[in-house]
Amino acid sequence: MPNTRLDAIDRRILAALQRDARLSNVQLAEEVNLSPSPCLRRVRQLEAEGLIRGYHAELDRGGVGLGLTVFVGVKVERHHEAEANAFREAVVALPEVISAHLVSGESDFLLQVVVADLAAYERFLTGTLLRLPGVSDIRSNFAIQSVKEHGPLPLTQPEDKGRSP
Amino acid sequence: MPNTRLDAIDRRILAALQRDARLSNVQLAEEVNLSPSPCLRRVRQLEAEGLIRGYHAELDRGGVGLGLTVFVGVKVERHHEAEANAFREAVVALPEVISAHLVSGESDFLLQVVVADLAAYERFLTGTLLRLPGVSDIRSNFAIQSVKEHGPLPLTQPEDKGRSP
DNA sequence: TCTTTATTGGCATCTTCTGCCAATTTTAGC
DNA sequence: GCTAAAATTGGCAGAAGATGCCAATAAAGA
Repeated sequence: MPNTRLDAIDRRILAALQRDARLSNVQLAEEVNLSPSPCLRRVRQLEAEGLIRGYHAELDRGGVGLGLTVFVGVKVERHHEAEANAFREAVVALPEVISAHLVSGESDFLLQVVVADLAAYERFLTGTLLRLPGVSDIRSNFAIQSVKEHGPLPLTQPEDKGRSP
Repeated sequence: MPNTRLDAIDRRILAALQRDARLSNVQLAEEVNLSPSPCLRRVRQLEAEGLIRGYHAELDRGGVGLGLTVFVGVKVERHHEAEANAFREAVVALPEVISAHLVSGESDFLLQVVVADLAAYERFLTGTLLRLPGVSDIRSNFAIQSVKEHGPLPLTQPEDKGRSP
């Protein structure tokens, strides 16, 4: 039930939690100009509605030994719808794949793969990815530099509603 | 100073916070088999070391009116190093671009762009992206379906150290 | 304008956070 | 294997935050 349309306060709550998910409810309430009670109620509602899907720590990839990010374009043999489904399910289960989308264009799927180094990627590619059902072509694009990561979703202007004294 | 190597407990802390950044310290401590004090100290240290880069709420894109995700491959005119830098900086400032990487392969940069719909993308493309410095070629791949999103980074086995009774 | 409904703010209680210290465990050297 | 030094842990106490409830306020509708 995607009912409620968001008001300015909801948007500011979402923006704040997107920036820092560990804000205390008191801080958050202050930031959106509300007292703690209704603020918490709104957060709970946003969670219940599914607008907030979760809260996650962002880790330093290099720091946890995952120095190599690869964007992988995959073509699957169409014609067999079943195989595309099998591919999807297989991909979801692979821990090295942190995101996967069905896309238009050259490739059918675009995966973001995270591994320790080139050797690990080679193992992943030949040992896992190439063996998935229906895979017909793979194009690997290595991330050389990260220009922007984890950018916040651009919520439409959580503009402060002016208030006259 | 990227000094400390992570032990099993640190990895479990990271894994837990990656899954749910709003765990209370008490819950987290319980999950990693530690009392709250040392647990909190480890979290603080991981933050200070930069291993934890932040905590973010994951929002439902459709729910906040951002129904279209596009992966955009961009070629920039090499030769002019300065222009590549200008492009990088411009891209960081664009709210529609939630991630950007310098990559090997066909394109020079791979951007992930989030907008409301096709009309908004058209505006973004012609009004913004095509006008950036040094851009020579753009390839847009539209996300048709999200197979996997926000997958956790695969931390090396936070395996429970067996304990005999 | 008068109802009816939804939302807010404050309060009381319970839980959690967080700094400090002694006790325990781990590490290093011999 | 044993001792000394260093690091880590667990518990405690005061401070801060979370959360359910209710009356008051604001918004919507008739």
